[in-house]
Amino acid sequence: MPKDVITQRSVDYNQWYLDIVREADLAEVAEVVRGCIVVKAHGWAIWELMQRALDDRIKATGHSNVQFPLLIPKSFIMKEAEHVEGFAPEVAEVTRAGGEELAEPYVIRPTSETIIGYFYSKWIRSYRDLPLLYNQWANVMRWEMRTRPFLRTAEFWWQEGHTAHATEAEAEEETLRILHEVYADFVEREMAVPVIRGLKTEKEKFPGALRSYCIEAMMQDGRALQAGTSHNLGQNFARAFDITFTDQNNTIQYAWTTSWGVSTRLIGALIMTHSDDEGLVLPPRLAPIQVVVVPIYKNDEERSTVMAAVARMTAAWKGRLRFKVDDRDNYSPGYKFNEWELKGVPVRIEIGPKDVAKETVALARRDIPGKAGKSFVPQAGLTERIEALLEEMQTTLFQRALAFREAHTADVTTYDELKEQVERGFARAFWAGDTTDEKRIQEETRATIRCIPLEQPGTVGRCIYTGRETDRQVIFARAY
RNA sequence: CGGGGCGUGGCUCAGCCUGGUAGAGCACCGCGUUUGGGACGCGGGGGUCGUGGGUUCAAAUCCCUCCGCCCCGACCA
Repeated sequence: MPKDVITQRSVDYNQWYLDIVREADLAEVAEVVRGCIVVKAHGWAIWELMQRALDDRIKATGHSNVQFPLLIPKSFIMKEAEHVEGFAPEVAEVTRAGGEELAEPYVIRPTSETIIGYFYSKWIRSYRDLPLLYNQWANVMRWEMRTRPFLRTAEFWWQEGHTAHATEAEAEEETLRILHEVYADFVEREMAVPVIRGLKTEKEKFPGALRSYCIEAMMQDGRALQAGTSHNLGQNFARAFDITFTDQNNTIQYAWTTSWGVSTRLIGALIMTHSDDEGLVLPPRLAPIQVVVVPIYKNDEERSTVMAAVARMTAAWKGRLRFKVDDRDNYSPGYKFNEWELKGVPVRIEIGPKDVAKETVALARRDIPGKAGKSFVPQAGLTERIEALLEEMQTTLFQRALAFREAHTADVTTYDELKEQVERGFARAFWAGDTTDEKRIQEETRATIRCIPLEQPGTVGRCIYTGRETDRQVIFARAY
């Protein structure tokens, strides 16, 4: 039995999450910098794989990467009314530099719409300059009151896309393209996390946006996690930063802008969707190590026999699988099994003298923990077998998460049912209320409207709160 | 930011109530035996007790400040 290093999910879900982050060596709270974390090697390796898959999609949809300054003049943040209200309380300021008080303080970017808006106004003159399709990979800082590794940290890493368009329709098209082709596609195919695509309500939208779209995922405790957002900013930021262009009719127009982002919070989503009481579980596509080999031997003679077999076996893997041979002498095989399970390596190959003699290996799959997921298979055809298994695991993890979400989602028709359902998962309900109603529900149930799903039933029902007839359904849930 | 809990070797914690100069297990280092689900024996190193101040002959222990962490709220990617 593994040592008791991870709190069981059923005992304390939040403690379980923190235990996974620690034991899988993903990150550590940076106790000398409030609310910040150190992303450790294994955690960052996962993020790099995420970045690559996202960046490919961002480029494939026509965007280029750029890099803007970390610091933003404080006055910039103050220019868009809703934006100020939304972000002013949580920005960190730089007031001194070079040993002197600054004439105007800078803020450390909480997001970059404002400074990017300033430059876009310089760069855009004509409709021929549009669309402008840029993205940046950056760290940002928001002085959050309560932090949790990956889910909410003062400093976090993300990508933020910022585009400008000639028409409202083009901006809307861009906002939705990102939602579907970049975010939902990435999260479902690479992370194996099913999402609900939807529109945010007025209460929940991005400060300064016309409309915010999002993808929402369900964690294993039934709570919702916003996994990505894509905003149609309308002409709000264009007006604040004077982003104008001359159109075909020689008329000056404000541009239509968008912004969209996903962050290292996705690592938290990954953990809370797939992992179990034995440790981290990673979808094969995002596993820094997909296969680990644990050689087993009792003496030097056995060692050389086994290691020779390992070398023959892994020669075929180069360029096909991300693998590691754990040949450390100072740990027992049992120790290694547990360590790689904690770190979420999808496939483990064990090979000892008996296997060499029989031309077999022991193969263990992480999505089925313990002995149940272990089998003895021939060395012949092993590479293909592993590749097929990784594909299968990727699908299994997605299907499992989808089944979980479906089992924890229910249509509710009364307010009492809603209260009960948000304790265990998503509540789907007809909705015709306003922001005031929404706030009241949040106070009473701690649940919020996560989104208005893009996919609607096309039927009519009575609003869960106001009783008015409506054709609009929403998802209520408690959120991270 | 409001309410609650807590900071003692790397980690988990005991000691604090009732002041008298710091311990355990795990981890680490050395040697030997081990190795198919977290091995064992012997020996060894490591802590100005979160920070700053106060009370006292004497503070891990009592009082105050600040910092940080965890839980529950409000806010949020």
